[in-house]
Amino acid sequence: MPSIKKYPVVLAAPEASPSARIRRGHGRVTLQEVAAQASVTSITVSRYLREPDVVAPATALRIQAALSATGYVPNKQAGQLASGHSRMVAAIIPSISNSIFSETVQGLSDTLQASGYELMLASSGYSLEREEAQIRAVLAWSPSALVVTGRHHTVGATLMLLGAQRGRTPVVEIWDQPAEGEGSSMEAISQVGFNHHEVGQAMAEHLLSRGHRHLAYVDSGVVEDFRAHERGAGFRAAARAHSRTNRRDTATVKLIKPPAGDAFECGRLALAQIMALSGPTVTANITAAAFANDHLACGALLEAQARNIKVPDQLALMGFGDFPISRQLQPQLSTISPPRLDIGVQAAQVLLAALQSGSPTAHRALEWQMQVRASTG
Amino acid sequence: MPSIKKYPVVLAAPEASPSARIRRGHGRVTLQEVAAQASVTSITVSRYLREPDVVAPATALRIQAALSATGYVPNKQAGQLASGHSRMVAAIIPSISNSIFSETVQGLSDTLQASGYELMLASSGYSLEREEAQIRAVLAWSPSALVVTGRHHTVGATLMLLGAQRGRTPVVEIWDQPAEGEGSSMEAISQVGFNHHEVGQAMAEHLLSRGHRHLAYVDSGVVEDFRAHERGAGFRAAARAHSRTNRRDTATVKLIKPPAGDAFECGRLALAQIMALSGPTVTANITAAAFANDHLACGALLEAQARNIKVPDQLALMGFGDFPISRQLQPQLSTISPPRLDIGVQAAQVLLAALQSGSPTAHRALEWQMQVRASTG
DNA sequence: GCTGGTTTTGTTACCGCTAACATTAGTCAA
DNA sequence: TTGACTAATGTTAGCGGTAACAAAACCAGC
Repeated sequence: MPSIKKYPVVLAAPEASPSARIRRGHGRVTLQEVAAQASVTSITVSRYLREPDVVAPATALRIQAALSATGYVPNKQAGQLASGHSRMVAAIIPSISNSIFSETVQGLSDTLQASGYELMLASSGYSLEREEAQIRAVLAWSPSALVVTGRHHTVGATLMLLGAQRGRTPVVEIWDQPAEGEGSSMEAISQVGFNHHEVGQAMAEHLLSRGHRHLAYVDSGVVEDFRAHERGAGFRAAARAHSRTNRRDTATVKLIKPPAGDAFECGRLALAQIMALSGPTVTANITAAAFANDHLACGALLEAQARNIKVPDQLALMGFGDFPISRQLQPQLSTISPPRLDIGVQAAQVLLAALQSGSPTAHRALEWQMQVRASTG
Repeated sequence: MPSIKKYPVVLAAPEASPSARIRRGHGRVTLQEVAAQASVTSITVSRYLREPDVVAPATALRIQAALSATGYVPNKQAGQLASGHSRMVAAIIPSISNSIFSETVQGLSDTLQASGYELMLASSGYSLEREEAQIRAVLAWSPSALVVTGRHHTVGATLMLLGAQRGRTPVVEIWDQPAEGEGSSMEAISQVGFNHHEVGQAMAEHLLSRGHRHLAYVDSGVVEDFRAHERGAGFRAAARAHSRTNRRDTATVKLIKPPAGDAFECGRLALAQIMALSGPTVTANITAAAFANDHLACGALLEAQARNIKVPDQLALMGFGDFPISRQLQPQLSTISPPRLDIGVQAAQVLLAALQSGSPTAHRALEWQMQVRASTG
């Protein structure tokens, strides 16, 4: 229960500033005070701050002087209340510490900042329930725009997003893009990302093209990491498609679900599991594995080294994310390079465009690249 | 698992709420409207939202119904304007994408969120100039409290921070703590972090204790990464102290400044540079190196492997940060484990304490640990 | 000097909510 | 029944800005 203690109605303390008249209100310098010092009214100062050119040069000088003399700091809340514009964007991401998103947030933040927008950040911990709560919370701040991660939300969250959009608050979903045809008639929410199903397919196809027929997909340990699951689905789909097309050339996919925890360690475990599946008693040894992210894959790669398993000869490995470490290990890890930073930058651009020119919802399918390196031969 | 199916985007709707009068203002449901529907006045609804217990149970029920019927979303700006409390904390960090800070931000965000505070985030890109601008910008939002990184700021920034503090906006500097005695008479700003000079000393002492006398410190490639520089200073200081104490047992430190760029690559370059400094013509070969962060150190470690340099026998290496990768490589990297997450959590706690009970400035010196692993013998 | 148009500045009325005080209804002992 | 006290709700007056309109001040050309 929130402690809502009764305020002692003291307020005490003259607190006086040098130009010490007693200040009502909450103690900050107001436009009025600046205006008085510049011998104008507050609206003129307000105008000067927003459109310096419309005030007469002489007045501008006096205002400038008054501003710095008083150390005026604008009150955005009051401004937004009066004008209806907050110049603040709220973003909700699954995890701040996950390096895959932090770069996106950096892109968002930098791009928005350059246009004078502040960023309010919340993380949902990969929980859709929490995401809904966060959306509700940040909407109370009347953000100029809203960024959410992925296209999967609770019903309540979806309603809020659509409601926001209708209320002229642009919304963009990042890091995702619907599967072919799924988009349906009217996708009302902008998207900046890519199709993870396709990525999964591409990963499988790459491994198949290298001659592997018995594959594993090591999923993310995070339960609600929908995008990782979707890559897995694409991966399996591609294998099935291969089996269907080439009659007596069957491809199999073993799905491995690591526990939650340190990704490198999970990757090591996954490798152990894969190796346990192989062996003399097994008819079809797994010869290639794809991972939900590079950290898992690197863990597996390192474990393979430790076990003296030759990569890629005995086992080919590939990751997702193209983290810096992946090109440092021996052999270098094949991986998918997603536009981590660019997703943030472009999401910001989509929002800014919508805010400035009311452009409609945008669907930017960003490019990702497959980095074929030594770990897949 | 919550239902997250693709919603048929119908909803369309004539926009009008059932009680469809034309709405003035900025188009959101106001307390007044909720109040009307519950046959009370707005203040009663306002009270219900803040202190549910003071309204009569019967009234509470009507209000509840009206709230959900109208889909009321509070307007925090109006609330803060009237009450003076924003329930929002602003944080300014050097880099969002740097994994060392992202975990801190996660801790901040989670802890604050749990107490109903939102987080406004800005990144300064390791520039004090930009930091000052960011502080100015976020202050316009009247945050309840302010988090900045480090104890070094521009003069203007310092003035603003002290001003904020005087104005009952708690401020905390994270990730830093002044050197012994430097604290001076009146440290007016809370701090949650640790002393980087001491860390540097500890690193040098560890290497010295292992018998190394010719050391290198590989600094951060980032110009204004003061904390890394400070660790370097501590490192040199410890070596000098050793030389001074033990007369004819001189320890030397070579300072290496890598370029900006991918940390692993910089680490590789640094290793190359260290090896170039050694050799038959050189009297004193460097036998141990400390790095400003684990990524640099890992880069060097991998490069050493590639060059067939034995770690730690030919060259001992140690990092800072204790990133997950560091314990995965062979040999495992000795490093300093800083309380990345805890800095965020405790900073939030300090601020919350200050907000709730007006507790004075706090200086929490957090524990860090040295992880002695195979890379230093 | 006057007219009409353009700059420049001011007046007014809120934005949506809450602190402080005011009022009314309700309870209970005498 | 009544007065005194408590519980519940209402009234008022802003918080610090800005949109929209209104009024000066200025300027050229006749």
